[in-house]
Amino acid sequence: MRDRELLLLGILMAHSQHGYQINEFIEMNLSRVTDMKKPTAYATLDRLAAQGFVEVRSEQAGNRPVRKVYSITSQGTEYFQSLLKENLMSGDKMQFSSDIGLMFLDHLSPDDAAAFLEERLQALNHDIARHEKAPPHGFGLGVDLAMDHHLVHLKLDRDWLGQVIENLRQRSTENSTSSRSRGDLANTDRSH
Amino acid sequence: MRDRELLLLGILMAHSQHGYQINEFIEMNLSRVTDMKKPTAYATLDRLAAQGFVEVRSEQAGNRPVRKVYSITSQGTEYFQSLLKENLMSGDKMQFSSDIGLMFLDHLSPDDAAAFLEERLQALNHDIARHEKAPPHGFGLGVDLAMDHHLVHLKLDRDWLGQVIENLRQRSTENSTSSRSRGDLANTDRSH
DNA sequence: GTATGATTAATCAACTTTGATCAATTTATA
DNA sequence: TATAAATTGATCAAAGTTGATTAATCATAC
Repeated sequence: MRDRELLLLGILMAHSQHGYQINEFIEMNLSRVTDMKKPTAYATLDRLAAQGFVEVRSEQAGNRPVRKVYSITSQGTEYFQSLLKENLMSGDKMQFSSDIGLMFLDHLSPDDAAAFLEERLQALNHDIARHEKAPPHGFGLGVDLAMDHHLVHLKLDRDWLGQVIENLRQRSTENSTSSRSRGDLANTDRSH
Repeated sequence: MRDRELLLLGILMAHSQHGYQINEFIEMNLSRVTDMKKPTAYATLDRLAAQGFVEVRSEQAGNRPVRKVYSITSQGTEYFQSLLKENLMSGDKMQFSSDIGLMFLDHLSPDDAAAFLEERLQALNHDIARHEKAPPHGFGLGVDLAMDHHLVHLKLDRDWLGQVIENLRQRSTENSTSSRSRGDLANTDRSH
């Protein structure tokens, strides 16, 4: 919620825009950073307007539906600065929804687990490829930084997943030859 | 929402429990994995009950408020398996709320930016220390895996942040001596 | 013995988020 | 040119989420 506000104010810091424009921009360029949907953006912008952080004026081009053009106010700029500071100072909550699945890995055979994770690894590799192929955005330096941040985490996940799958596979063959040597799955001692 | 269900069903796979117990467990042990709050858990459990995936029976110990004891049904077990598969196959959305802040780094002086991020790095280091000091949970292997997954990402973030701060600091002194040599902040070429 | 605070247990009202939809307009297609 | 399809622009009802609260019990100390 706080982050939604930061994102929208940050976008408006560049220049005033109408709702459709903003949402377009988010969908096209910022899907890696946020999953905010249109109605949420409108709702958040309205809230920001009610608090005096953005101004709205209705505009009509031709006889298309009225567009709402949002501009950041000077109080909004201050608020933006404070949100930005807060965001930079306190890090992510760092929650991976995939950790929920991992927690229950014991309910699966190592074979099945490995197969499912292999699928995910494939998808991850595609995502990394897309990411690396994409040209630098051209919006400031910060955006490039954020993209790099995202990318290094994707790559870590790829490597980590690879190791886990390897271990699962080993575990599976060990199990079938029934030679029980302690091949601990966790604590792969990737001592960083 | 899907993940909430997976989490709750997974917990019930171990054994039947009442609501308070479940929420207690989540707060105490799973804060790294989820931020689901009590009312959401109750709501989700009710939804699962309505769909026949869990059974609820009211229990009264002494004359304390009635407790609702939840058990997973056989259909629930099937559903759990499908959710687990889905979770393992399709990875995270991988969104870092901190990326939103990073995107707007250009609105700050390199000095301020570095100072704010330094603060965050500090917090990160504390978190990593806490994480490493904590004894292995003792719940199955999967839980340890999830914890390790979390940890490696924290460490990556620490290292990455360190580099960014270093670059910002360099940028700042470069700027004050006004010798403009291209010290690109992004693309630090951490070629993995 | 009784005021004080912690624990057990769950719910509600308020807020946030989104899938679905609407309605006009422009572009493509037959 | 008539018609389907895509785009522009935004809203609403429904669903998900949570801070605050209720209410009883147990522990503690005064």
